[in-house]
Amino acid sequence: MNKSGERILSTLEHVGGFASAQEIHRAMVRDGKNIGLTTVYRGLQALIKENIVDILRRDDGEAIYRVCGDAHHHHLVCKKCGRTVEIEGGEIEKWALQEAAHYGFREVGHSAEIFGICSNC
Amino acid sequence: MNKSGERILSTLEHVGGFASAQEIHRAMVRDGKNIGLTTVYRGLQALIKENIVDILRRDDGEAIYRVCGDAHHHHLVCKKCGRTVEIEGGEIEKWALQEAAHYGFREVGHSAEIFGICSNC
DNA sequence: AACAAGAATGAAAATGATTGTCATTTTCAG
DNA sequence: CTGAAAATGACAATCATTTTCATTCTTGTT
Repeated sequence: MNKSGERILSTLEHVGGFASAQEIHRAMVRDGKNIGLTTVYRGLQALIKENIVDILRRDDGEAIYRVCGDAHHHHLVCKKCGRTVEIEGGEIEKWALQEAAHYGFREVGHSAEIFGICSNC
Repeated sequence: MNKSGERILSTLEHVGGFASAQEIHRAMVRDGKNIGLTTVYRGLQALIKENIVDILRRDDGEAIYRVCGDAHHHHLVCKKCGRTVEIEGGEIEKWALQEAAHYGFREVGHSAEIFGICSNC
């Protein structure tokens, strides 16, 4: 990871775990770090490729980014406040492989998320 | 529901259950119905308000609309050619409800897709 | 039929997030 | 130091979606 990547990651960690690219950029400029919006977007793409951050979508379609661990996992996301819980896939992994094999698909991956309204909202 | 609402809904039902606004519009124009993109967007908003259709998000953030009460199912998508197979969720439904309940989430929904490369590719 | 009020329509402009371009700057190995 | 490669950021382009606004349909009333 390069310097701007580190600064983006550090900012992301300090703003409560998730934020949009624009919010991250605003926070960085506010805090005196000088960086362009383009670089923030590129840095985030790189961090995603390295599996250091995760991308999700707000209800309005805006992308939000959050730091995540390495292990493959899924998310339980609150539609109101954005609170996110990492959960295990469990049977999903098996289900994906079985269905894919059944239809002759190779190089299988999957995505699964659960949405709802959390107890605080 | 007004006339354009009915035509939008009918188109949505005929394209496999879900599609983006732009895709719905393209399909309608292709089929000779003449309608403006604006009206498609407005019609979809109205259908959402009436709880007749549901809005979800693609990975790229584009909104996709689905008829509610449509049998809920998932997709197996080829990363190369885009071929899509509709599959049953099976245990996924249970998994989503259980996990959500465990963390106190209400009004639960979920999305799950499997990606791979199909036998033709 | 004639009329008006209001809803529906759609072309075009506006918006806003994201991505592409490209000239400039930084980094770094030799 | 020096040149190649990577990183940067201002700016323009793209694309889905929303807003605006002038025009066209409905529909009820006389």
